[in-house]
Amino acid sequence: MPELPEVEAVRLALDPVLTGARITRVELRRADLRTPFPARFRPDLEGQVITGLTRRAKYLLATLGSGDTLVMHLGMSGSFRAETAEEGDRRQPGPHDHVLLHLDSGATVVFNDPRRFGVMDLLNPTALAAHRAIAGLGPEPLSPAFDAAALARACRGKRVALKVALLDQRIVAGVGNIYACEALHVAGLSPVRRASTLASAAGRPREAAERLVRAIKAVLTRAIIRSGRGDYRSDRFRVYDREGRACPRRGCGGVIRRRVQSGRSTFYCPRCQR
DNA sequence: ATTGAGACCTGTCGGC
DNA sequence: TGCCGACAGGTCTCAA
Repeated sequence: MPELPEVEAVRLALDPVLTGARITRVELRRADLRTPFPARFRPDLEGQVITGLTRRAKYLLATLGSGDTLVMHLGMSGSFRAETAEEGDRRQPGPHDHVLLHLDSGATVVFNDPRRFGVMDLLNPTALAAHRAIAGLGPEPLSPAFDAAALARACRGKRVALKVALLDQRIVAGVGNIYACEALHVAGLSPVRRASTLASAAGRPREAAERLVRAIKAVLTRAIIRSGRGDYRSDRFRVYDREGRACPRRGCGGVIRRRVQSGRSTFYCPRCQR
């Protein structure tokens, strides 16, 4: 479930539980997720006060009194839940409850991840700054820094398909497979056109870049609002997972198609996305 | 330097 | 009912 909007919803839900709390005990119910937990993970986490919870792209970052940062990524199937002390006493950890953070408030925050593509790591400021994936992230799509000029610049000369470029976290950070499809449909742009077509030869943004930036911001903003409300109706998408259905654009009359681009499903309307 | 393919895991769903 | 393949919202690594 987790692209930027879902991760932001998780952050909003966890922030009141985590920020200001002290971690009294850490339970690791296995030795690794996508990567092994570092040896210092548990000892250096226990006793720390969480001073804030922020999000960068699809990463959740909990800052600690020690100066370290607890880096969390949900991968494909990760989720968090917060339990009160009473709930925690009653309930046995489930099969994929891998990490339990017990807090001095009595609450417990549980990380569950069946596929274990998620990540939890503890980094000092130097290691955080040097983190390959995080340091290389492109602009936050909802920030003013992400505009048509920035997108066109990042796509300049890129021969990859536009949809594939949107999934490249160095170009724009936090967009995933669903919202890449959705934004391209809103913008009326074909997922298979070359990313470079967003920029003129001089690298200036074309009108398509303006439309795409507006579409990305609109799609993500709406999704954050919906995620916050816990709105997961199956018809919440315009094209994603809707192969064979009618294109929702008024007057289009096209049919949604599915194709595979670099191993991921793309859903789009061949009629109104050019 | 880019780019595609495969790998990492488990669960679910549809078809036979 | 049961088995089997295809597929899933993400990244990483490796070879061309």
